[in-house]
Amino acid sequence: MHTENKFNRKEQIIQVAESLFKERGFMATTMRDLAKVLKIEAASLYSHIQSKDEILETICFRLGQEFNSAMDKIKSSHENAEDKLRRAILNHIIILTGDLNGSAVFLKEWRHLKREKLNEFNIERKKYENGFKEIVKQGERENIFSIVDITLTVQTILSTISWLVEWYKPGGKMSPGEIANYLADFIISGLKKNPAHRNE
Amino acid sequence: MHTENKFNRKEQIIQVAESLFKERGFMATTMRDLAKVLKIEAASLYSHIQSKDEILETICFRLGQEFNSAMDKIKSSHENAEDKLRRAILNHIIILTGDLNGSAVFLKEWRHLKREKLNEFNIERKKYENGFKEIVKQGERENIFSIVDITLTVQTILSTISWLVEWYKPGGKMSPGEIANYLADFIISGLKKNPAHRNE
DNA sequence: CCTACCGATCGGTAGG
DNA sequence: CCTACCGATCGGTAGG
Repeated sequence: MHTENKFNRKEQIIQVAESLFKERGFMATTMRDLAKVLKIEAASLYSHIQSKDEILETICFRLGQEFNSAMDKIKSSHENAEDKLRRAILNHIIILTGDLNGSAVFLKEWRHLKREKLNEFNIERKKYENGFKEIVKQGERENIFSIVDITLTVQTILSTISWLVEWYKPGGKMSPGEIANYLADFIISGLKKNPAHRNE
Repeated sequence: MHTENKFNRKEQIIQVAESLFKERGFMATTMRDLAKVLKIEAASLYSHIQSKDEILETICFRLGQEFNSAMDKIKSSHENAEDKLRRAILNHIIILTGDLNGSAVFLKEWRHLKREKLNEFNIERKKYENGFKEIVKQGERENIFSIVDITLTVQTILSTISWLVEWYKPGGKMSPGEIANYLADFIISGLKKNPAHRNE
């Protein structure tokens, strides 16, 4: 109980930072902005965190791990490509809608990481993207997906499922699960071999 | 010929700004960064431009007009929804790949516009989005598209065709036209009524 | 287009 | 967690 205050305070700072970094961007958010929301002085923030950069790193790597650990479970499964892709999309949407602010920072503000951390982060990103790449390749081997260009395909999938972070508001007509299903249908219909076009 | 220098200089500044704003973001780019690339002093920039904000405004509204004037032509045509959508996607990809830096600023940095300009800009953005919305609605009336949620659908289309600005590099295997065709097929297959699922 | 400069604000520290 | 403060850097101006 007695260490809880300090722990919560750091977490609180990160939560507020996620929100402001999403809203205005990392560079446009000052430590004084953060402090104002938390109703303390800017200097007091440094009792709980080391630097502005540290906050960004915490957010980016935390979300990176969330996305990647969900992908790891899919990798080790033995489903077919369509089921894997469906599950990967669902995981992505659930994590994203479950932490909209953090996800927005993960997706948009990572480029402001300092060089060393940026390199580390890019490895995590690539790892996640490769998860999708492997699923798509598996679908090609299983002869259920028709792929023209693997990079274009994977990047298109990622755009489709990521950029709702820009406009999604909780409490709408569709639940995250429903959105995920819609997007999975949308994407899979675009990847499948189309008998009408290919006559087979 | 004698006014050309000044004209070109301003345009040069905007070009460099587009490139740096894309690479680092508007807030992380300083006037001294711009000046360095142009091999002049920061103060000298102000002989050609009024402010940093003015540069951002010029870029955002220029691209906004490009996107919207292409959409206007489609609006006034009498094609069916599928042809219109295909053409809208092609226009979008052509403009985007034709000015990658400007498009990136248009898509990612507009939120740093000052309030009044931001309001103006959001009207242009909404107008462009509504262009896609009307096409999708037309497709519903023509009974060729099956739409669950119009906002989700339109935003998904826009994500799919916009975020290649993040990774597209000219000179790759696929030409902009080929990419546009691929994405149009991808999107339209996701919107079409699927006889396999709906039995009609 | 440059030199010289300015007021404001930034991330962060010292010391309590 | 606060007061007091600092060096650096920002967008921008004056005057040539």
